[in-house]
Amino acid sequence: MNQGKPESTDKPRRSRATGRVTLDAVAAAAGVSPITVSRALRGERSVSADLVERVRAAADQLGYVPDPAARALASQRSANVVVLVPLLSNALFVDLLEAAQRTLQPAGYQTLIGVTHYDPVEEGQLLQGYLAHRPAGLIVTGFDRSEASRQLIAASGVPCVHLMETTSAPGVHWVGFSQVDAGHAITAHLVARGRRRIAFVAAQLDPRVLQRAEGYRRCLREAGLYDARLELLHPESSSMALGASLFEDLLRTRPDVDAVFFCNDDLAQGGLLAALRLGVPVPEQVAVAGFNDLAGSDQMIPPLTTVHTPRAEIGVAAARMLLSLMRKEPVSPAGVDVGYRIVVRGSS
Amino acid sequence: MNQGKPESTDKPRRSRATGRVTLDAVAAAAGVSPITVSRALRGERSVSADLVERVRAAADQLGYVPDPAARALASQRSANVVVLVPLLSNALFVDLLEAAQRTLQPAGYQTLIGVTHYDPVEEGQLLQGYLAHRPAGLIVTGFDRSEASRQLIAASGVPCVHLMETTSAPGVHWVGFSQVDAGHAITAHLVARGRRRIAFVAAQLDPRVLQRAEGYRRCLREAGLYDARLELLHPESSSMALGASLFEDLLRTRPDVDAVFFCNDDLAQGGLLAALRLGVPVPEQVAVAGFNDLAGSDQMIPPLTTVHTPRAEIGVAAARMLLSLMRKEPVSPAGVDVGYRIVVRGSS
DNA sequence: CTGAAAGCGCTTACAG
DNA sequence: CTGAAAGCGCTTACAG
Repeated sequence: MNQGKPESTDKPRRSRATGRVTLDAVAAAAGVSPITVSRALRGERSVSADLVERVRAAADQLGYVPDPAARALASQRSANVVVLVPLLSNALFVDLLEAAQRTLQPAGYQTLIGVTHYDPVEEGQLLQGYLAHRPAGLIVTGFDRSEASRQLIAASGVPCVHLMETTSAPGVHWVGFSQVDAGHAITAHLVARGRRRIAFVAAQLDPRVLQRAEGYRRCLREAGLYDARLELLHPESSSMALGASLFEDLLRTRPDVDAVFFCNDDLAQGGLLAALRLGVPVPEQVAVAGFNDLAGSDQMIPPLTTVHTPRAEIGVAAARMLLSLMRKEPVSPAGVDVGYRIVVRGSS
Repeated sequence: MNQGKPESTDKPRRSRATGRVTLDAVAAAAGVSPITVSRALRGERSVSADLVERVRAAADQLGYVPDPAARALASQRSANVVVLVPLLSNALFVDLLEAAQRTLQPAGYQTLIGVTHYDPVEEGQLLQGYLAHRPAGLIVTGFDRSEASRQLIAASGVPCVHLMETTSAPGVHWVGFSQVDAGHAITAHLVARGRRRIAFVAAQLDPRVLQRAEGYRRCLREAGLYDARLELLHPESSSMALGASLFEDLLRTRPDVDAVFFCNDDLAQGGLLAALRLGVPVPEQVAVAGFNDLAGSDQMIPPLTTVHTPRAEIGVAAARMLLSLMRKEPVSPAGVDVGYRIVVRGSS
């Protein structure tokens, strides 16, 4: 048929065909209009059941996969949820991400992970870049960000849930717990154990660490035990090696210390190992407590007393809240306090 | 002007205006055609320098951010690079990701992270979903995947770099090292230390772990020391707690063991702590070696002998190779063996 | 070096 | 319940 003779009546083709299976191809195969395919596949209910089935069959047979770019452009929406965390090298945030992803994926959303490295400027750049993609939702860590970032989020109109902390600000959606209270509670546990010279050793010094410090201070002031010289705040990022070296510093300069609250478990683990190397008996001479209940804390010698933070629960609850917001369902209350749990082990 | 009287000659507006600053707005502001703006902003060299400057100024002033969806739809390309890793809960993969991201970001690419959980089916679904987004490039972990996944990648035509292992297959791009050789080398180190009853303790049992096992076997067979009863392979995922319990099992059932090669440092760390609890002297009674040189291994008591795997280097080199491939530059050789390094510490 | 037209593959109004 | 037309915001050919 028609070999050798190009159809001379054809207009010049300016084809940019991509080889992709399109909605139109499915429509042709199913014998309906493209629009009906679109509606059937998206599950709009205004399509009759038998047509839906016919369309589904045609789509499956052709191996049709909708083009996300075309969809986003036409609808001004996407199925992406952006999650911004400070670091991936802290297991805390990985747990948060995995939990959120496990909840969002079955609902048809894809998670885009952004890492801010605790840098407000980097966070702002990430937000600007990601918001251009018209995400359906946004999950961010904490409330501490630049005014520019705050305005970007507000102006975008993208629903946003905040992780890890609490707030009483109206109209803000969050899932977390009071870092101040948790810091207070673990300190109170040490006081209740009869400790009097309780040090606070911290690194990273991000907003949540400083909130824990605040809880520590309040508790010791209430008990009449506060001594500013027992605070060791180090700006470097947290690690076992740093915990060990800070613990050694502490014992050298404040030999009368009888307890240490490390702001994070990796520091505390390093501290416990340093104690073991130095022959400092824990908890007899010095009690040790950490924060977050990370992997390995239960394996330490002695096992580490710490604050268990329910990050899986936070990730799931935040994702669920975001799903409601994205569906424009009413969300009440706007904040969920999931609490925390003091885990007493051998180190205190 | 013209108040109160709607212009009756107007066609009915079917506006779907989005409020977004568009290329056309920039063009109008700069007094050029949209196409020129497009070219100027993308750095095509066929635009005169002064026009480029004029366009840049207009774009900056209006706060223009290109629409990624429109761009992807029109160009059939995106600035996304998809990276597929098995887990985020293993610091190894986090290091890989961070390194790749640090290299790709300055080049203008955005990293989309997919987590396969070591499941070929899940990997296939992720690939199908992500390839619909027309990523500019793809980075995957290892070579072990379903035939369907392999074909999806090949059919997509998207440049792809493989992480962590080596291959001699032609046309395949990779950055890694020989897991077999590394497993052989650390075992040989233990043999050279005079050990004769060397156990291999593994979890997760992913392809790379099995390759390390292969290296272990080869080495011991060459030395005439191989004993299948000294292999402890556990399918569960790797953790310090599991390492501790496997170490205890091993000492109970094979009391004559004089060295243990753990397939991963988290297991080895757990093993070392178990030895400490049991009062088993390391390395006097039992030498211990790990794999990967994870955080904390240098803090153990005694510090852990292990294989340092250069994941930052792998992430950077893979990203650079991918950048070349995406620019259609020739890449030769197609594979880069970055090697590994035996780190001898106190545990052996 | 610059531009007018067409097209990427969808969905949104608007009609019937 | 179904469809023809228009549009989302860019870039790709094709011209000059």
